[in-house]
Amino acid sequence: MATLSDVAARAGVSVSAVSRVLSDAPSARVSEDTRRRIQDAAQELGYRPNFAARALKFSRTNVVGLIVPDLTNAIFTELMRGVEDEAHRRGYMVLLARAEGMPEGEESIPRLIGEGRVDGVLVQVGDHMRPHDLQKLVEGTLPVVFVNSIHPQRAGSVVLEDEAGMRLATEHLIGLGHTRIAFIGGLPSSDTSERREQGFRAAMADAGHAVDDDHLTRLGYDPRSGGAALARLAALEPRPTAVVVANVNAAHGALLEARRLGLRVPEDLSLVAMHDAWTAENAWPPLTTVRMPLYELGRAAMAAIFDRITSGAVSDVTVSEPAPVLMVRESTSPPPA
Amino acid sequence: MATLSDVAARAGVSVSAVSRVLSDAPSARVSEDTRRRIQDAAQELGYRPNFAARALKFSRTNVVGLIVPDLTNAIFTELMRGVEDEAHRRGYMVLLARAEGMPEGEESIPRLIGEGRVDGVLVQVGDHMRPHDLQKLVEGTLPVVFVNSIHPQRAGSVVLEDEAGMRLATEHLIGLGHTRIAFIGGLPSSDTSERREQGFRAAMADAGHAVDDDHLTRLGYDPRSGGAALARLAALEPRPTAVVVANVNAAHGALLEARRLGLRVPEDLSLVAMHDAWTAENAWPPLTTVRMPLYELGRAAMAAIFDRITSGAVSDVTVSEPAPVLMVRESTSPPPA
DNA sequence: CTAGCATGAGCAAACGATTGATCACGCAGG
DNA sequence: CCTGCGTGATCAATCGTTTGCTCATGCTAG
Repeated sequence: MATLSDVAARAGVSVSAVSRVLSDAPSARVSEDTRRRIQDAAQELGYRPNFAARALKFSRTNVVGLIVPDLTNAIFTELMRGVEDEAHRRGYMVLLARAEGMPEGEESIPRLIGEGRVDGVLVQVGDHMRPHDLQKLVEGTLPVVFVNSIHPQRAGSVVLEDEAGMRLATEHLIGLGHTRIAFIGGLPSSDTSERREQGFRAAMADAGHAVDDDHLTRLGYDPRSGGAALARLAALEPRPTAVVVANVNAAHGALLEARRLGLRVPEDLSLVAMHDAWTAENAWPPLTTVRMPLYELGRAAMAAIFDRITSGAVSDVTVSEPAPVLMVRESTSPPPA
Repeated sequence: MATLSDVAARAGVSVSAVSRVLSDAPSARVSEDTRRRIQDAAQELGYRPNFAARALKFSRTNVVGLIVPDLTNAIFTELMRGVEDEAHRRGYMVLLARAEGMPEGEESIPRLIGEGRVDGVLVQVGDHMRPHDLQKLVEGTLPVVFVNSIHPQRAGSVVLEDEAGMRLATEHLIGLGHTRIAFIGGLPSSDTSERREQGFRAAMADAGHAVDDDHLTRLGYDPRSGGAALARLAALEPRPTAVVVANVNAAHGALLEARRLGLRVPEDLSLVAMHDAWTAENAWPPLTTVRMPLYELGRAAMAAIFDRITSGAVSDVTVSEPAPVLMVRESTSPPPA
């Protein structure tokens, strides 16, 4: 790789002259002739500034870390796309770190944040993220933005309109004539879970339908938990005729469990889920969902961490554009007679 | 962030002593007492070596780039997991770059490889990767390993047993009694496509079944192309009773198209696909697939690029462990009478 | 009594880029 | 003849680590 001094040698000038010309420094008092010789030399050598040297000089890497609980999560890919696009637009690159599946003694997060590899971190908190690592993140001096969860301390956050989304899902079922509607939520510790539950409750209250405590489960967003939640709900007497699932992954588990129990969807049980991953349309039956602006969430997150890095501004953003959209497919229908 | 000189000041010694002690240099002639003072100081300050400084000194970043065509591809996540795990084991981090969707004038790949950000690159060639960028990659001096495609020039590669996998899928259909079996392949330019087609042909030849040219399509691995391919096959007279799909994503598209055409799967048409993404079990009906060792492919790719970086060894590896496994679900059955 | 050596530690250059300070030179004004 | 100044370029320090070399000290052997 060509360095500044290679270019300088070829152009017959000093390193500093080259640096000033190539970075368009206003303090560059350079003759037209010299300027052209430098530019030609740089061109011919294919000069590109060394990343490490710049990072060392400026204490700035133009890289942000993205910490996600689980790569196989379908909603993550949309988020990631948004982050990537916005990062690219701002001259940043994304260093991916997975929080899941790391052996206990491992230290991938300290390595990420402690060695000056990144200028900031985007964190999507998963159910299984170690509080220890989280603590380290928030305590440190590194800019952090939480995606889809609000952290009490001094970190910024970017969230979706969870409540509005769940309200939309619930109103769809109510509109179909359901009254005994159950809810499959995330773990109580997750704060999206709380907001989503509130959306559900609000819609039910507006319609004048009671919400039985038995009808609320809070087992988690993953397929396995969704299955367990559905099993619990299916055992109730009388059985709910519809279920609002707070996450599409959990909905897949619920669907599987329903099939196992011999419940037909949607004839015996309607199912509507939050987040429109592409897996939803390939489900059996295709899932009715509420599409949330995950791509825009990713972009907003990257924009927020950028602001945080460059100006220190801490902000809590709610991404409301585009608004949640109901994607009606085949997992919902009017209740059985 | 604490630096070496912070630690040195606190321990009352020189920077070099600290460096030698903390990096366990054999040339460190240091008294027991000094050693302990240094270690304590480092501990208390939470010292971590600065990434940029090391990278500058060694011309080594311990980061590899991973270039993928499309993040939303379900099989990519398994691959990525493998890459990540192996990278982590070897003290590497992964910088993700998406090749898809970049505006024409953009230069994310040159930025990745030209500025010394990464020690090597893993490339999964997609159908829409710009040959221009590819060329740059191969021409450069940076270690490159191609994943799932063999490049004629001096780059290494890591591939799966595509032929064996397709053979397994085809034999499953043959075992069920099918004889008019069609094939939905990738673009002719992709070299996995060729290997997979050969596996299909070999299995058909072994069983003594003819392969009509009409029964071979090569439209691509994505859902849309899979749908188009199925539409073409469904119009044939007599219609094939089963289809081997060279990629699970294409199979989803084919499934959708079959439904649209009023063909029942598997009653009217059996479908078996390569790659067991988790989307397969959530399809309608759940797809019979051949599970390939994608996670291990990712690990092997990372191992190969590591060897390439550290020893310069160029190797072409075929990942055959674990062997392809047939996952029988509900998209295949004996042919209609 | 001094040369020789082992021990423990610091000095300084290097990696590549940036940038404030400095220098050489030609020329005009006093 | 000397001072002052504008122009065009270079010098040198800096970021944090690493590492070959040097240095000071104390001890032993001749």
